[in-house]
Amino acid sequence: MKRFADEIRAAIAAATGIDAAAVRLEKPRDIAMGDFAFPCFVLAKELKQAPPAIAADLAGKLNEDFSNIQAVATGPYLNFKVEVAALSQAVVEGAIAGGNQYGQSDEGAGRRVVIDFSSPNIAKPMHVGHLRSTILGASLHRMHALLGYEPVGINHIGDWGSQFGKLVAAIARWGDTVDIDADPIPALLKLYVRFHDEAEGDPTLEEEARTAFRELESGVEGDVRETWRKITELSLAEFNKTYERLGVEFDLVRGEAWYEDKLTSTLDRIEASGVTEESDGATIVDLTSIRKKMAPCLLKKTDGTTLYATRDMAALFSRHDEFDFHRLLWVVGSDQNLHFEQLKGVLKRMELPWEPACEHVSFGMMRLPEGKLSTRAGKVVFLGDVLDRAVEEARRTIAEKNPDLANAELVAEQVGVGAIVFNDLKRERIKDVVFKWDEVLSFEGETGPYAQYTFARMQSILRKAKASGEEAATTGAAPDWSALEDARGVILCLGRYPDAIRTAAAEAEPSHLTQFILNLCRETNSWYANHRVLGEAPELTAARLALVEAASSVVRAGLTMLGVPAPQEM
RNA sequence: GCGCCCGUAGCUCAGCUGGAUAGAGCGCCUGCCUCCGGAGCAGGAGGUCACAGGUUCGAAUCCUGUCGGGCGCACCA
Repeated sequence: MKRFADEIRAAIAAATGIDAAAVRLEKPRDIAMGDFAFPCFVLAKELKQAPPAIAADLAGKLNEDFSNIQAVATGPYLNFKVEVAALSQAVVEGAIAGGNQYGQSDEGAGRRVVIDFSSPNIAKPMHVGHLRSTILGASLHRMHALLGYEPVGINHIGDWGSQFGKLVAAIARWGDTVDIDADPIPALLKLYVRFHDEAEGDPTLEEEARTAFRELESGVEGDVRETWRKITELSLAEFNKTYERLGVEFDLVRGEAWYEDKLTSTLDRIEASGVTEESDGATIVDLTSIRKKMAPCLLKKTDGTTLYATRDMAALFSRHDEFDFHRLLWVVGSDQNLHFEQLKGVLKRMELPWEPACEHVSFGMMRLPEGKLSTRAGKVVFLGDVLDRAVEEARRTIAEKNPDLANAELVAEQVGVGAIVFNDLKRERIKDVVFKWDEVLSFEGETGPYAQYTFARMQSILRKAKASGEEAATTGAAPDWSALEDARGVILCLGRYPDAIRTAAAEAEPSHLTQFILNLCRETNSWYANHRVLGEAPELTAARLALVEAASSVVRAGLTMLGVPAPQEM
């Protein structure tokens, strides 16, 4: 596919004298018009000619040199159509050969991309709001790997802060009223909520919490540190169960606590660059030179202790020093837009050249129809419950539509979890989401199960072909590539997959890929509703089988990038 | 109050970074299984791209303002 585009670009460049890399080819409005379009407006000024005249002129010139591409001028546009056999064979064979690695490239060779994602807080259950960061980050990790980058996925666990003092104090008081070992997270949450309820009427509680956190901060080994460590381990074990269901892995799990002993050197580093100043007794970095009215970055409190921003600066320097990244992606919600703008602002003021490499991959907030999520107030939907209910729904659908399915339980898990993941990666990440059960549990239309179903049906055809010995290799018939004109839409779509991956990774926007998959599924479903694959003339069946193999392979490859499983049957 | 983001069909969203007649899904209406899986396919109704200006050959897309919604705004994380 790319090679045809390159040939067209080169030809236009040669005929007009403009740079081949600057020739932007578009997708024609209607597939009947062609495979690529070149709007001639851009040349009008330079050539002092009307766009339609340029198009007509160029069409004549270019057609003299093309062998299997035809250029047609339609008004101000120059449309190109590749001869069907050449196009089909190149795209279909390329897609099949690529397999799950289709679209891979070496653009990222020798370049490291650090991706900070998921980052749950210890001792609290993961809720639907944690889903977005987790699966956005995981899919960006996979896509960058495909493009040849060396991704480093980091789970920056929230395991530090005064709330752990509260938790330790609560455990000391009421630890024996709950069974922490049996089901740790709900038990810890209960204690945490109780602390807040009772602290209002009991000031000694707050004091106990402060004392506990001071001890924790001091670094001494003792009961407090022991309790904190236990909470962390139990929580991580719980999180890992969820990560496993979602197919998410990290290269490094490193909590905020890890940066505790690097705070002084971090402050020294920033102060040494001369960008800090005193303000009301606190140490800040003024950022009004970065953007008018931007709030300053607060690095040290009046009492000399550090803050969230200080810890994140420490983490940031550590990422840079340790990984020497080409790109750093913070996959964190849009409620922290200012925070990350401030971190970047500090880097800018320090005049560090790698500042532009740091990107806040911001995403919209998850809300409930009745308002903001709040774990403490009980206004929350837990992630585990969402996955469970989706799997339950999948189980029910399977029982109804395919009761004899082998591995029904495994497939139900794949379909249910896949539906949740796909749904969340469907829209542009910046958009806020209102959580609605009937929406996430829907398996029809633009959903994960729709894509999985498309894949399963194509696999079914391939299985039948194998069983009846009609596979191309078995019969020895050479595919008649010229017979795939009626599948041009599918083929063009397949050819655009590498671009979809590249764009999705470059913009840190997996929804581009999700939308691509939906498009491809629509095209293929529409095509094979009207065309038979098996039982046609051998050359025709061979070509259509190859197409089905390519299409199913690309659907699977795309779903794999998103972290959505593709079962053979469902 | 100030800052950042969002506003496209009844609802949920695409729209290739300024190009041709603005597209899907859900819901509603109508067709399609003696034929490779109906979690599907085909068709219909449904639009002042929030509103008003501007930029230019051309604007849903860029700029300004207004309205509506979300988030944030120093010693929490």
